Amino acid sequence: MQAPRESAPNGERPGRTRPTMNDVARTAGVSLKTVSRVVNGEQTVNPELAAQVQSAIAALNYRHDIGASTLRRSDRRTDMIALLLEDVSNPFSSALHRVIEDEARARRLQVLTGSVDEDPERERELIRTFTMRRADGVIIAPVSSDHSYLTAELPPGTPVVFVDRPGQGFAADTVLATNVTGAAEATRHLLAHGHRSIAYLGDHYHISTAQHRYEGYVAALTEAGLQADPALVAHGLHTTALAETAVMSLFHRPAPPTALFSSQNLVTIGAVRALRRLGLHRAVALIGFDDFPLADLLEPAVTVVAQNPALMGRTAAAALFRRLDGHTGEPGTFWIPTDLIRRGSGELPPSPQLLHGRSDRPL
Amino acid sequence: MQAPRESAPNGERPGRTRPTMNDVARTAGVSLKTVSRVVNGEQTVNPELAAQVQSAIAALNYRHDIGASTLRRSDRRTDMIALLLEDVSNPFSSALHRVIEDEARARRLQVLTGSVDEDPERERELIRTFTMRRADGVIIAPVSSDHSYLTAELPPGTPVVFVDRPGQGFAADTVLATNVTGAAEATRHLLAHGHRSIAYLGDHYHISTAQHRYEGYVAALTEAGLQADPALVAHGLHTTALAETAVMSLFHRPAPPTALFSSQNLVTIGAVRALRRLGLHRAVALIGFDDFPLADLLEPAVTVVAQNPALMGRTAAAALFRRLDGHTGEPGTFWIPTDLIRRGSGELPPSPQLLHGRSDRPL
DNA sequence: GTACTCCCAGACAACGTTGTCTCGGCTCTT
DNA sequence: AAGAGCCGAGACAACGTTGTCTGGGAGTAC
Repeated sequence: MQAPRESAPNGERPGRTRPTMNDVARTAGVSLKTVSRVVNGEQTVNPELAAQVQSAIAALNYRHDIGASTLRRSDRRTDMIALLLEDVSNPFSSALHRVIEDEARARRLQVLTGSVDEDPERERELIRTFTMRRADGVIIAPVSSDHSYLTAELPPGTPVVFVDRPGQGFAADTVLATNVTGAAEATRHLLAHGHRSIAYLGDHYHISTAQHRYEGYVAALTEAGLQADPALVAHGLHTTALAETAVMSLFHRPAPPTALFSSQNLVTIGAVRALRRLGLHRAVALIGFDDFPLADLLEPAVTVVAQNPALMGRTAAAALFRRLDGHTGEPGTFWIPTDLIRRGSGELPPSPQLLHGRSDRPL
Repeated sequence: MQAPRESAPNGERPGRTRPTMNDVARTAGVSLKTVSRVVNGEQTVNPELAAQVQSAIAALNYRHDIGASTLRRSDRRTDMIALLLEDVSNPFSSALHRVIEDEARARRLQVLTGSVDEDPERERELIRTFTMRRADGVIIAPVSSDHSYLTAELPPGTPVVFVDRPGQGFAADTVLATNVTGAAEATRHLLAHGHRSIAYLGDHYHISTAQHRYEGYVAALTEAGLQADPALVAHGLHTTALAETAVMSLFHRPAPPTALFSSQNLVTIGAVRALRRLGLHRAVALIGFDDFPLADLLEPAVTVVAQNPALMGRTAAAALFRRLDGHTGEPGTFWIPTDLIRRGSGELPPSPQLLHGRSDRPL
């Protein structure tokens, strides 16, 4: 009474391959093209035929093949966008990722992500891969210092958006945090609390965000009639461990600072660790650039210059989508404001103990 | 109303569309098929011709079209794998993501990710999208309670790996943390420090990991001749805020617990916040399931049952790749051990203050 | 010198889909 | 009643690539 389930479910076809529009057309008794019209939601199909097609689709469990469709379409859209991030597992990157995923989903776009790890070579590799997969557009948190290669690498007209850091040598919409202003505000905040000896702890100087945050720091000091003391400035701290040792050594030399400004997440955390080890976490003021989870639960809670990754991501997505929709105006820069969140560590006054020149082992 | 805005600026072919193998063939003076052979690294091409092809590729800046290639190849591989995660921006998920990205990169596979957000409907949608894009295989951190739909949704033979939680109704390799054992170990640890009144704080009970961790908790209590007190058990805490209020109310009733076991990250953090607000963070012992960044910098530092997302990810990737390589053995389950990390909060003794029945407002 | 083998390169078709064109039938108009 | 206009549906080709097959030249053995 029942047909055997195992032997070649539908007639002639060898059952191994998945059904195509042709199979659907045959089952529904219509032409291939009519199936295509139904699948693409064209309104010019007789409802009765459309219903036949729909039930054939259901019966055969047909799935549209986006790859084949893309190949044939005249606009060649893949409905995939590429997203190059520093590292998908780092909180800032993954916050961006999530927001962009959500925006993309609303437009039925798939996001292709890749981690770049501060390696310009990897940035180029990923761009190449994504080009071979014909991504419709690209959002890049750049690490390379020269993006002129994009001109050759991307098909002309491919929308590009830089986020977090500016690209160089390639004109594109750019979404940036107000790094200079935010860093200056943090430094001014420390100055306002009486600090005159403020250390700067930063990532590699060649990273533009680090550079801009340093600029803000210097600018605020200059406003106050001070100069950046080279002994209190450390660049190149790209891991927690490096930051930690840098801070340790700051306090093992004469005239240690009374406050720290750190230009990045990992650095801030390294600074916290070091201050803990030194027993100075309630004595030395600290402001970090970029917020991080649990900053409010540390003791003292860490004052930060918070970025707004959600807004950055939404803005970047919007800029990309506008281009995908045909906008061809001049590329612009979108500044996303930062926000100084006072939590305690940035409001500590200068420690008398440190001010009175106890230069040797403070522990 | 308005005339077409742009009259196609390029009348002739070259310029707008990107070069194809045909263009390369013409430039190099060889056949299309020879270009294909060179691009695919086949060794049967005369080196001289191959060199001509290579320089034509360079001259035209040719990029292989992976989509077209996939369509034509007999194995139909897209070299893309799908990864369904709870939320790409959550630390556990993004740690998995990163590891799997790295493993995939080594095999030149692209990872397609999507966030599921505890929504079974979204899980199905994503599976459907990834199928339409012909992903070669799928790694799923499942939320749905019934995966029998995968049988119809995925082409037969598509490798699937479940990670973090088991799938149901679909046989596939599965990578799980030792949830029961880990939770039991944590509970035993609290018992060993003298606690007899240990609260359980968990996510929705329908989530299998939550369920297993609860089982472990109950099992350890039973071993010690105790019973889980329903008044000390809270399920359904899926946000930090919910966890926080649950803990607050625990301590605003008679006979509060002297220790807390929380079954998940966000819950642990909510518990920390609540204990802080109550001023009980040095009085009530706490162990959380799943490690989180900065747990060691809180005061007291938080004892956790650490999972090993890196190993889980690598194991899942390896299982998937083995199937992609043709392995067809019975699906297996891979258990990834957890690790109790003693940091302080889990080693606090029962607080005499709480033991002596100060049942009213403890603040 | 012939016959056989081997191997490289090209011709051709096909993957699953959509753009274009055509055709037949219907409606509308006078 | 007949021509114009419209519209829905099918035939066909093509997107960029690779699998298969064929042809011809070089190499080898007799």
